[in-house]
Amino acid sequence: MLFSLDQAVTAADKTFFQFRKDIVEGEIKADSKLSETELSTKYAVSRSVIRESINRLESCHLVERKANVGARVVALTPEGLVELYQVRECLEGMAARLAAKNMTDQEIADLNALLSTHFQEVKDGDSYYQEAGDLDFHYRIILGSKNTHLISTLIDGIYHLVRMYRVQLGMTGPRVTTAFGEHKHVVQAISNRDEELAEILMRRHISYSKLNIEKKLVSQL
Amino acid sequence: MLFSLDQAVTAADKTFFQFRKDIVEGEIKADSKLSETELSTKYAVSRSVIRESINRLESCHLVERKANVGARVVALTPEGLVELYQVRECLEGMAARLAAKNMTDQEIADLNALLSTHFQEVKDGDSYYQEAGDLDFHYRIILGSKNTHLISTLIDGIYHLVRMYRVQLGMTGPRVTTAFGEHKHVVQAISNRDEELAEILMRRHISYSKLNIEKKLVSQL
DNA sequence: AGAGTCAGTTTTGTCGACAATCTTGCCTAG
DNA sequence: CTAGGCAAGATTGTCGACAAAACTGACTCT
Repeated sequence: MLFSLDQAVTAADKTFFQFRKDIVEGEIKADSKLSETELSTKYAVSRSVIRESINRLESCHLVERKANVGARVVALTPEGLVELYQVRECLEGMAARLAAKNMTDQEIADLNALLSTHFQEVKDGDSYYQEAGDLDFHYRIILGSKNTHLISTLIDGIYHLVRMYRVQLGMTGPRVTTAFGEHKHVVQAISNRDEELAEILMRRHISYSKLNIEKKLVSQL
Repeated sequence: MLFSLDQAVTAADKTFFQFRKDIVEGEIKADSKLSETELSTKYAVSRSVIRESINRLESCHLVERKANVGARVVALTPEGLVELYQVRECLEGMAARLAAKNMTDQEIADLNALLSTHFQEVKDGDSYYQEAGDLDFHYRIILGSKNTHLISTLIDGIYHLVRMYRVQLGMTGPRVTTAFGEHKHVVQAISNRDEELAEILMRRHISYSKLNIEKKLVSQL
């Protein structure tokens, strides 16, 4: 859905993308109710388009809908985070293993180049790394798995929710440097075509990441 | 979406369920184009309802849609099957592990009872087991994981596609007895709360199952 | 003859109106 | 005073019409 580039973009698509962004980044608050008419004026489209967007967001697990009652944005809870990261650890671990097997040499070279760029940014204290860099790293490995089901489940289904937790809890701090080291080791394993190690390291990386977010989340409640 | 029971059922829901059934069971052929107007007369609802159904089916990976062009039912291919089962093995393996941890004693007792029923059916040569029984077994373990993300990904997202491959390739034969034995061992591991073994046995069971379907599929091409 | 173009047809995308359902707050009965 | 029900208002569900885009096939020009 998202990772195919060559197709037309309808108004519904644009609304959906903006809508999703607004939810992920907290412009529309977590756990708030979504009024179709209200949203249709906000985004200047008809209710049909809004309804379609809400349906798509439901598929992403970003909103929950009840028939004849309405939809609301999901709430961010410790339980939800744990469940999400359990699935993520499993799937991205598999992605790393498949990437070690299926990425082309060129793609691996690009991945290493990306890592060098990030290294420079970390050294320069450019915190931009945290968001875009981390995302890009995971994206490339997910795509490198070459498994379309896996790709779609992660990118269309799980990733935006992960980002929602991260953005809304304001992830920053010393984790950046640690995470970079973990990325480096994963890429090394992939470069060596060591499938098993790539999976283990990726799972560990995500597990650490979970602990970090969990700490923030619990401290906020 | 599917596993919550207490909510109203709209016309769109009913259409979606029937529509999905028709695709999974081959009433609507794999890889065929879907005309919205045609379907709206077939199911006696407006195009809006059909469009919503198609969107939901796209989320299930049962149809693919291109903007301004239309939707078509997915094709059944060996590559698609392999990709699907890779993900399934990973996720259901995790489900078995979580089920060994999270199912209540009562739920485990029910699962054992279910197995006894199946044993009787297998012994009586009742081939009904193949579909409903196998499905029920996997459903209970998935639900037993108590992880809502995992449950929704598997049941709303993957399971119907698995069933589509199975139904349309006409799974029958001696595999039934073997599969029953595998089920028994998985349940034993869950009963013993042996998380690691439960995962391993479930993964192996699914892997065998894949080989069996793959054989059929390749022989048909 | 083949490639490109253009108009007609068909199909999808978007919209606003109407119908069905739920929610809210008042009123009445016990 | 509380519980239940009823009516008014608001929200969601469904529909058919219109707009926009893609496909089809005939026609022209090289």
